Amino acid sequence: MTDSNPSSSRDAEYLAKLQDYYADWKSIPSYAALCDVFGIASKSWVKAILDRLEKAGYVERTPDGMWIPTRQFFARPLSDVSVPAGMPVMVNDTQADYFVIDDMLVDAPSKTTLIPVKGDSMLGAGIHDGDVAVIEKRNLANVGDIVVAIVDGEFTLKTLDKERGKFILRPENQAYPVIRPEGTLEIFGVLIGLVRKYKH
Amino acid sequence: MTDSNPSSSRDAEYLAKLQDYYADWKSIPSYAALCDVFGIASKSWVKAILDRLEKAGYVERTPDGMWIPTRQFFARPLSDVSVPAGMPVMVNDTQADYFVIDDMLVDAPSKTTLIPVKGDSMLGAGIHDGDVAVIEKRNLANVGDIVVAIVDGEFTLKTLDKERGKFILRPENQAYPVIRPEGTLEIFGVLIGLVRKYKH
DNA sequence: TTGACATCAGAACGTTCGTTCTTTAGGATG
DNA sequence: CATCCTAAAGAACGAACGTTCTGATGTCAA
Repeated sequence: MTDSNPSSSRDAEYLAKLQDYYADWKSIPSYAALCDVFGIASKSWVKAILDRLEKAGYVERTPDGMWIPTRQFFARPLSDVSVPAGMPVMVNDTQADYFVIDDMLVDAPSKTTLIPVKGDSMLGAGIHDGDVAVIEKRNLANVGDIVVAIVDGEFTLKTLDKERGKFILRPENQAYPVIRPEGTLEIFGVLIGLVRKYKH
Repeated sequence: MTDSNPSSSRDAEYLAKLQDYYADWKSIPSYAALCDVFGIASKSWVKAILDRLEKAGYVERTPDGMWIPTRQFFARPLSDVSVPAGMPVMVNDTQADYFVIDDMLVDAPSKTTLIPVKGDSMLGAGIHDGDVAVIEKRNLANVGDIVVAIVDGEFTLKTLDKERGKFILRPENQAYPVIRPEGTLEIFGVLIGLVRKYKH
């Protein structure tokens, strides 16, 4: 077999069935259950198929040996996109499954929270009023990070900076003053993502 | 406690650990492996926890008995405490709502695609190089919409405008020229959302 | 002080799982 | 017409798995 062949011969069919099953159940079941899914009767052949799909990059395994889909598993053929030839940026790995955006932005779900942005003091960083900030909660940050800090018991989103050995909070808009906290600066979390919704 | 209580006492902790594990591996492993994840030593107690999380609506089971996450599993808190960028606002008691980012941004999954933004021609609209544009595919748009248009076989993201009865594409950056297409203007889709990821 | 309850640990057990090996059927090749 | 290759079937086996029971704590209220 040609090693890097994405899906030779009948495997494409099995991949499609697996994708459909996954869309329903968000998991890859046991070999025995996959026999039903694939419409075959032999576990060993199911394993052979999965091994080939792994080689082709559609699935992989956890350390526990459980099968999980890769990013490529969710990639859609762009045949349904009617576009002329010669596009600069490919639309290749777009529109994965239903949870990709969350996936993309969130590393540690339990520490992540969403906070709507009010005001325009971070306009220079492309953060607008009404945007939603994706915040990872932790109390340490580096200079240059955009952080949610607690100043006088109030939340505020600013760039963390250092001035003469002391931490300061810098807005990205000249109309606003730099905040120089007295005493300690309490950091609620760090900006790890931004989401904006356009209304129509 | 009260049966419909989303996560009583310590179960919230276990849910958090499970969410973090799932973010890494996209699967819920066996009870034995979950012992490590939860930091406990008893499979039976793991099962008890999962049973409670099922009752609370965070996980469910396939017909094969495999645990899978529900929609609620992916939801994250959206604070109603807006982060002020400008005048700080007091932190009242934070009654958090729950949100899935994809749900928020995507109305029609089959018509929606994600396209990375290249260049800074839309900087004035707060759209930076490297941002990901959420595009709803359709070939009609209104004046004022930000659209992905196909000009000379290339994708380009610009504001749709009208000038002397003809459609034009306006960049949001004075360093770039207005595009005045000859003949028809082909629209690929309309910008309905924007996603940005900050690297650390 | 007692008992209820929540939180876990540990063992026992039958079932299922993944893996490997052997065998079979049919089409292609030569 | 022999033989290779692909596409499976099927059996065999130890390890892993889910489930259920029984106990051991610790906490709190009565």
